[in-house]
Amino acid sequence: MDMGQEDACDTGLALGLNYNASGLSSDRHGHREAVVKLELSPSNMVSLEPSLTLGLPDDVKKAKVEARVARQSSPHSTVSSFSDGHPSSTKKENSIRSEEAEKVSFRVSDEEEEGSARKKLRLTKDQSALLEDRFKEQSTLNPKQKQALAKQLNLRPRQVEVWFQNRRARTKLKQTEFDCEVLKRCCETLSDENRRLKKELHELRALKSASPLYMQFPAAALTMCPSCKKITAASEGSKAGPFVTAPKPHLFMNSFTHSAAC
DNA sequence: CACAGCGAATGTGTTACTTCA
DNA sequence: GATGAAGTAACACATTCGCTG
Repeated sequence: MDMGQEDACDTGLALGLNYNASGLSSDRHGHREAVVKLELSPSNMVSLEPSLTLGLPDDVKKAKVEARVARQSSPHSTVSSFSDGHPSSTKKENSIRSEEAEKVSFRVSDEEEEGSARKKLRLTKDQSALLEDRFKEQSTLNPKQKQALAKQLNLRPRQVEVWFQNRRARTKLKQTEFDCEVLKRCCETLSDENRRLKKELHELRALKSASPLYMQFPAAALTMCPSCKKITAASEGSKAGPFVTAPKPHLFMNSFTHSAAC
């Protein structure tokens, strides 16, 4: 089960678009996060929850900090320097690690090593399950945790690291797709609302031109009941009763019920 | 057998931090 | 002590490619 999606479902999405200046935010390590929030009035969003945020959850950030701290505390420890087919590592180192990995990994292809041939490891169900469990707990690992988990799984730390990286990427992708759907629905809702308001405006203009009496009240003095769409003179409402001039019955029917404005 | 999708692995770019001259 | 270059580690992101249904 995808954690990001779970979060979104559990906490509810606050609809609100809050895009910072650059569209990106950085954590203390300079890693960028897209932050997208969309804010809508509650009346628009009956079925949609408000607050969409694309970004790392706090526990991830915490884990990142911990990992950084751990590395800082021992920048050249055996753990951190162990790592793992890193891009900055030399190819020689990588090939050595690959050879070591061949011994460690319990599922090694039987085919002839072609030098550049990439071995394809398929994680077992147990391995995947354990990795998933750990990912649910925290989506990033510090070097010690990575090392321990790799040992537990009989994998190379690099493989654990890669798995977590790919897992984070998949989570983010799913979350992005989910957010996209929410935003689409949000857009549709707003479009509907916009159409409705335009229509209402059109009707009110028609009403205004058709009925001079309507002009007796300044616009600010008129309020409309949101439920029955009836327009009243708000300040005088209780005394003078509803102000009704309506060639459009659907707008002004039932003038003594519903909201306080009526 | 071809093919699409999945996912493990790799490559690249960026940032933070440390070391050293 | 301040400073800048070099090295290292971690990450996100894009991509490759082997495997599987």
